[in-house]
Parts: sequence; C-alpha cells; structure tokens
Amino acid sequence: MTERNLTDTSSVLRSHGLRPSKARVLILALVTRRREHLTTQEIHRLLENGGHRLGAATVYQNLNRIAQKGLLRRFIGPDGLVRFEANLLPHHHLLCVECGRIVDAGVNETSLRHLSPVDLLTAKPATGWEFSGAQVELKGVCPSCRKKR
Amino acid sequence: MTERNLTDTSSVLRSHGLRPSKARVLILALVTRRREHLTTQEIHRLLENGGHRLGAATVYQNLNRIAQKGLLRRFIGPDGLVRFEANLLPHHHLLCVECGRIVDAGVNETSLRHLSPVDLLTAKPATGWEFSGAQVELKGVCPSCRKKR
DNA sequence: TTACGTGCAAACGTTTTGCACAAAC
DNA sequence: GTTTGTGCAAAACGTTTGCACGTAA
Repeated sequence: MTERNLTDTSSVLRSHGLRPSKARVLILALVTRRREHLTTQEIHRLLENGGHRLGAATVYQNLNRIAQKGLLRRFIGPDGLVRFEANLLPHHHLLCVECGRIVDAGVNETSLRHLSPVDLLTAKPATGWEFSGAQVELKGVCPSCRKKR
Repeated sequence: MTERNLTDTSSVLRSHGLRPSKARVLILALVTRRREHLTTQEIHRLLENGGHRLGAATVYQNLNRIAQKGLLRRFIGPDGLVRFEANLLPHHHLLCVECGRIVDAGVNETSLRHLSPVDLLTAKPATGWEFSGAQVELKGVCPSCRKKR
C-alpha cells in the first residue's frame, strides 16, 4: 500500500464527512485495493496480518459507516455473511457453487447487463463459466407502500 | 388447514423419504399454504400461535431437511436471515425497500423472465412497483474449478 | 425392537452495544 | 476543549449440536 493511496483515501473520507482515522483509512484502502467481496472478519484478519491491531467492533462500525456514506457497497452474500466491495457500478455476481468464489460480471463485459437471465445462462463461451441458475433481485417500492405517500 | 391438506402433505413427505412426523407435516403444510418467504423463527411462531408447541431445534432441523429433499426452497434473504418458500419454479424476487416485503415475479407474469435486468427496471406499469435497482446472481462453476475435474 | 424424530440446554459464530480512554479537529 | 473514534468486554441474535427421551415403522 503506497503513501499515495493512503493520502487519496484520506481525502475521499474527508470529502464524505468522515474523519480519516487510522482505522478508516486502512479499511477503505484495503477493500478498494483488493477486487474481492470480503467479509468483515476477513478484512479484520487481513489488517492484523499486515501488522495493524484493531478492535473487531471498530472494523464492524467503520465498515457500516463507510458503506452508509456510499464509499463501499454492503451486501449479504449467498452464505448469509455481510460482505463489502469497492465496485460501486451496477454489476452482476457470478457465484461458484464449488469454491464459493464471487466474481463480478459486467465490468469488462457490460454487454452481459443487457441480456436476460435466461440468455445469461447460455453465456458460458464468453466467460468460461458453466452456469446452472440465475436469479434476479429487483429493489423498489411496492404498490401498497407507494399508496402511503 | 384441512384434513385433506395434511394427508397430502404426509404423502409428499413419505414419497421423498421423510417420515411424516407431526412437526414435519405442520411445517411443510404451513409454508406451502402461505405464499410468503418465511424465516425459521416466523414459522416457529406461527405454529405456536396455532397451538402447536415445538422445539426451536426441531423447526430448524426439519426445515433444512425438507429443503434438502427439494420440497421447499431455502435462500438467504436480503436481511441475511434464512428464508423458506414453497414456490419451486424459477422466479425473481421483488424486494420492497420500505416495508421489506418479498414478492415473487414470474409466476403469473412469466414474460418477466425473458427481460433483461435493465428492461425489468422499466416494467413498472405492468406490476405497480417502482423499481430502483436490479441485480442478477448467477450460480455455476468457475473456470478454475472446471479445470480441476 | 430398531431406527428415527423431538426437545431441551448448551455451544457456536457473527454482529451490536456500553463505556472508559484516546485521538482528531 | 469539545466532538468524534477506538478498543475492550459483554450482550444479543440466529443457528447448530449433543444427548436423553419419545415415537414411528
């Protein structure tokens, strides 16, 4: 992790109304640097392995705070664990049912975003994956909640 | 809950290699009857409210066992809680960000299944929903796991 | 009567909370 | 000097496990 990265990270935090404390800079820089979908514990462990001692509560609190400010995306993984990623662009997740790996689609292959779930299942040749299922989760406001406004 | 339902439920259980114990029949009949995406706790509570005293472990164990046999679908909800549904057909979930309700799509509107996520966002007129985001989760085997076989 | 299911309590892993201390502004 | 963040411990929560007892075939 370069000095440059840490300085940039500090500015990003500051510009979103968060004090660039040591813990926050380390957490945000780590998740941004790695192109993974990390659990809070993984993040905590990676930082400790890097020689940075942090309380678990600090990591939990800061991840949630940072995600709340929109600097990281928080989502529930297929295993039910809370995960964070730095990729804020809309994209799909490819989940390997054998190793549990989660990979982003739609980053270098934006075309995927315009295929239907049914078509995506046959997209194997393009990706090297062998797909067995697809599910769309749509977020929005339901009819009855719309009425209440 | 009619006698008929319970008899049917027993046969279904038996035909899938599960003894139709009182707990299993009640659990499966309940989830099947309600068109919802219930958590284990909700199921437990609903049964108790109906006058059926069951241990929590029994409910957890049996839901997992029944889902394992393919009679119910188990999935992780957007809140991270384990949920069960009786709708075994491939379908999408519409999640209301205000009330948390999860509704199935693609049951009476199979056409939705052939739309891309991008197109789905504009499907409001058909459904009464106001969509703000869509994400596809694809399940399959990743390239490196495919190599290992 | 032998295998299987139940219920209780205890254990487990993840996440949140309360509070004294420390750092940032 | 006041506000905000940290770290520890404890609590809270959903879920799983171990085991003695009960029920089904």
